[in-house]
Amino acid sequence: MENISPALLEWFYQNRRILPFREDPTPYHVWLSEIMLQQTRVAAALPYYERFLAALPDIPALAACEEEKLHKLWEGLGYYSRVRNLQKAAKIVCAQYGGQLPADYDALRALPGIGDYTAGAVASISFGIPVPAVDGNVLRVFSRLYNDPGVITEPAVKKAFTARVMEHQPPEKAGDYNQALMELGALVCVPNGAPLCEQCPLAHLCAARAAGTAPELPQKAKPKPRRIQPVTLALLESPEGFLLQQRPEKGLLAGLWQPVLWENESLSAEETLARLQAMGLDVRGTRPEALPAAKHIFSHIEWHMGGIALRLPAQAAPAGCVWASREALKTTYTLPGAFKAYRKRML
DNA sequence: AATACGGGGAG
DNA sequence: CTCCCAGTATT
Repeated sequence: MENISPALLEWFYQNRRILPFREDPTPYHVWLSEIMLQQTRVAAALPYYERFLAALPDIPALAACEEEKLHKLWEGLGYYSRVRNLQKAAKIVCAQYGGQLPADYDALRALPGIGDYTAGAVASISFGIPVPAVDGNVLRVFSRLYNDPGVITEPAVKKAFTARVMEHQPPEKAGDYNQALMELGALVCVPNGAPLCEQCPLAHLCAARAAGTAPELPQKAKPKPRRIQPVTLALLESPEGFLLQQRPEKGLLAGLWQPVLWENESLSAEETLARLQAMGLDVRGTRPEALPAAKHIFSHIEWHMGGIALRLPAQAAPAGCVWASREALKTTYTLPGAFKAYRKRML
C-alpha cells in the first residue's frame, strides 16, 4: 500500500484539536496526559489534567505528594492504580534519573504503569523517538485501512498491526504520525459502526471503505458477562459527620473510602443493625431509614446497592473508620464514583 | 491467554 | 440495555 503519512499528516495539521498537553508537551505533561487517557475519553480527562498539574506542577512534586491528596486528585477518574503507579514511577525517576524522564523507550517501558502504548507515546511525542504508539484508535484505523478481520484483542494480531503501523511511520515525524493516527480514530474513523469516511484523508486508500465493511470493523472478542454482586450499605451520620471506612490496600478501589458496607450480601435492616452493633457502634433506639436502591457498573462487576441510613449520637469510630465532616468529605477523603447516588445525601 | 481494574458517553 | 474508550499488571 502507498504510504499514508503524507495525507495523514496534512489532515492532522489542519484538523487537530487544541489540547493543553499539546500546547506545552514536556515529557511530564505528555506522560501525565497519556496515563489519564488510558481507557478514558479526552473530555473526561481534561479538567483532571488541569487540576492535577496545578497541584503537582513537576515530577518531584508528584513524587512527594501525600497518598490521600493524590487519590483526591484522581477521584472519579477510575482505575486508581494508574495514579499510584504514576507516583511510584515519579519516585524512581527522581531517584534514578535526576527527576527527568529518560529519553529511552526501554527505560520508560520499565517504569510502573507504563506499558507498550504509553512508552511509545511518550518516547515518540516528547522525545521524537521513532517507535509505535498503538492504542484502540490505531487498531481500529488499521483494521479498516487493510480490511483486516483479525481480532484486535489478540496479542498476535496487535503485533502484526503494529508492524504495519511502522511501515508507514516517517522516522523524523514519529510523534506527529502517532498522534495523527489516534486523532483520526477519535474524530473520523470512529467506533460503533459509524465512520465518517467522507471526511477521511485516507478514504482513497481504505480497503474496508472499498469493500463496504468499515462499519463491521474492528473485530473484537466477545466480553465476558459481568457478575452481579449485592451490596448492603449503612449510611451513618453523627454530630461528627458521616462514618467512612477505608477499603483494603489491594483489589477493587484499593485504599479509597466508602460508607460502611458489606459486599456480596443483601442484608435486611435488622441484620444490618446487628452487624453495626457487632462493630461496637451504639445503635440503640435509632430508626433506620431505607436507602433507595442504586446500581453501579464496573467493567467486570455490577453492584446492586441498597441499605439503611441512620442518625447516631456522638461516639468513637470503629477501627478502620473515621467520622468525616462535610468539609473533609469534599477536600480530604476520596469516595469512588460508585457511591455517587448516595453522596449527595452526605453533602 | 485470561482476568482484574472505573467510569462515562453515545446510540 | 450495548458497545467502546489515548491500557497495564498479574496470573
